Amino acid sequence: MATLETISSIDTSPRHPIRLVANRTGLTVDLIRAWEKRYHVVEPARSDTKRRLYSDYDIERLRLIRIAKQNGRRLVDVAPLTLEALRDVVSEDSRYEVSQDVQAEIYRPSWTSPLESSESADDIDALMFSVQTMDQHRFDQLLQEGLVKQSLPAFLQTVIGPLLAEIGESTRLGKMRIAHEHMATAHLRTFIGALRFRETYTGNEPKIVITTPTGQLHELGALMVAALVSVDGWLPVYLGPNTPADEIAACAMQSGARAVSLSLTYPADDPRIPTELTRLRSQLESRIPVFVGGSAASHHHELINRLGLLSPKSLDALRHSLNMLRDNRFQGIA
Amino acid sequence: MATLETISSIDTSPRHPIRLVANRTGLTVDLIRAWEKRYHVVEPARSDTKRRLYSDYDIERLRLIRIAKQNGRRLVDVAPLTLEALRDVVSEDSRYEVSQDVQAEIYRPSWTSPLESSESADDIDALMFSVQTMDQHRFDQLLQEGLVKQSLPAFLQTVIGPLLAEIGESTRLGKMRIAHEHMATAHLRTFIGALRFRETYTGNEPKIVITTPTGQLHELGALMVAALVSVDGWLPVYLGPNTPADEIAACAMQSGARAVSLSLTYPADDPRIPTELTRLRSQLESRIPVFVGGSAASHHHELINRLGLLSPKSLDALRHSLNMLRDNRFQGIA
DNA sequence: TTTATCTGGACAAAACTAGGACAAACTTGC
DNA sequence: GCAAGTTTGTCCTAGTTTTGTCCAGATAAA
Repeated sequence: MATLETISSIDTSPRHPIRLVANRTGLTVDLIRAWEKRYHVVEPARSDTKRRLYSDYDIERLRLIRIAKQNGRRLVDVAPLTLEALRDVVSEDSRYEVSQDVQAEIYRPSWTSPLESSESADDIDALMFSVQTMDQHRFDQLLQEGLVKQSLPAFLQTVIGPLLAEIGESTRLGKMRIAHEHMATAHLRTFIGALRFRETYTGNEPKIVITTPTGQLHELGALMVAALVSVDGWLPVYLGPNTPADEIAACAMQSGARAVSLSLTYPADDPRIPTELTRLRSQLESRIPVFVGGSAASHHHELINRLGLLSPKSLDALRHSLNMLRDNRFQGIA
Repeated sequence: MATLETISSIDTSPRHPIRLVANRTGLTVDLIRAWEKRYHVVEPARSDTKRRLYSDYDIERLRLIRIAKQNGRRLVDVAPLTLEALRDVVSEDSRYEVSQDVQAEIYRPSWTSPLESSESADDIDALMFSVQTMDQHRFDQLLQEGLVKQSLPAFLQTVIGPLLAEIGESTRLGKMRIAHEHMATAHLRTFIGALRFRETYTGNEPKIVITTPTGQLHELGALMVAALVSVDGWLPVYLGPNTPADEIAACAMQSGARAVSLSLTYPADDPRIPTELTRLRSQLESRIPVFVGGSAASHHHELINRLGLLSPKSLDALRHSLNMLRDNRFQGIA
């Protein structure tokens, strides 16, 4: 029954030395060996001179085990799991790891920045510094490292979200030049855009149209949603920013999408928003839910309710609703 | 069209003494010899008196092997790889990328000649079709395949450029929905944005600020330039679209850029363009050339000449000028 | 003549391996 | 709540492999 294995087509040929594995996973060389000694977490092949040689498969397992550990799992429990089982464990944890602190959270712009663990705060400081010094290389490096340290959803919520908020704030207060903001935004656009291609698609994922309505030029929130939902087995049909309602509806129709997600950030009170949202809702089959998020969504609370649109409180809530919808257990918003 | 060929190829003629190779790669002379002795990392040609003579190709390989080593690779593993394979390895490592596609069979050196125009036309048709059917997967696949078939500069000029033009035209004529255009643009934004990370950086590349001025919201042209110049050993400081002149100047200053490149597309006759260009030129040190390209550049011919800006006729001409500038042989536009 | 490069070999630093020790953090049992 | 046990990250030693540097004597170039 090799079919199941084939789905995760990760290379199992042994070729990477231990140092490279340490670099990629963020673990120390000592630790990788210790794990092998104690729990046979990975049993790498050996070169003719007994050097360990790891495969891509091994690396991915180690990376996931690291994340699982960070989420509080014990090594004994996760060590024997296959890659697929590990993915499940990590993906499940990622739904709770962030939301724990959400209760302690008072009003924050809708899906921007929930958790602020000290470690993430350090990461964000480092990122901000690299922006201010225009050190693009460091910026990318930090983003990659951050992604290694946690699961994608957690990373988006603890690092990218707060980072965006802080960049916006700093620029508004004049602590940072517009040029810095532009550079960071352009980089993040590329980085987040590439995230969803990390996932593997089978071709029968339900589709979701993701965009921002006319007048809303900031696309990073929408792009984050695209990356996020691809983790949960959706295929995002991403349209970029500033899409007219008619087009959104037509696209949803043509692609056979099961849902639509819009992001509202700036300007918060654009007069076109009510028109566009109304238009969209009326042109779209009623069985297709429309999610509205972003920091400016709260400005249109009334309207959203009246039209029967859905406005999840957080990225987590959105994921939850979409999971329900995907599994045909959707009743309305959580 | 052989012009493109000449610029993008890597010279394999042996001519550089070992000292120069050491300087360019950052390796010591002894080390280069030791590598040759032990692993035949490079087997340079010899002069009639047995002096080693290295080609540009050799130098590039050594440079990449040095980086691969830094990433934790063992010399035994990387020594026998071709330049292309090395590029893949290095770019994979530096991005911690999980390689999804195993198409390593079809090696093509990056200086392969561009495709016959008929073949590119077929590619573009296929791409257009995938856009119209909203088949994102196929779209990405075709882009990826197109890139394998030719060098990056050739790909940008024979596929991406014409594709953008055709998408714009089709939308304008109503043959295609705005939603289709949006989807394609969003995808291309991610795709082209990621291209420049295929290149590897040593940290001493000259920098070039790339953006579009205030009012110019289309960024794909600028992004293509960023990907293009990174091939030739420049480090693009990419600021995204719509950057005020003051900010461009400040950014060039802070980053110590050697050049600035602007892209003008739409609207072609925006009244802010003259103001912005004038402002930029006056705030920027005169030793920093400003290149202006894009389909709308010709509308401002007068102005560009008056301000002493440079407007290369093609992407090739831009590359040529930048190569000159990089090697301190710059006299003006070709 | 002086400087740069060549070959071949020697040597030392760095990295890896195996096995074990140790302390901090966490569990379990009382 | 405390003591005893377990888990886990880090460090140490000693032996091996890999890798970087240096040297000596010879030859070529400046």
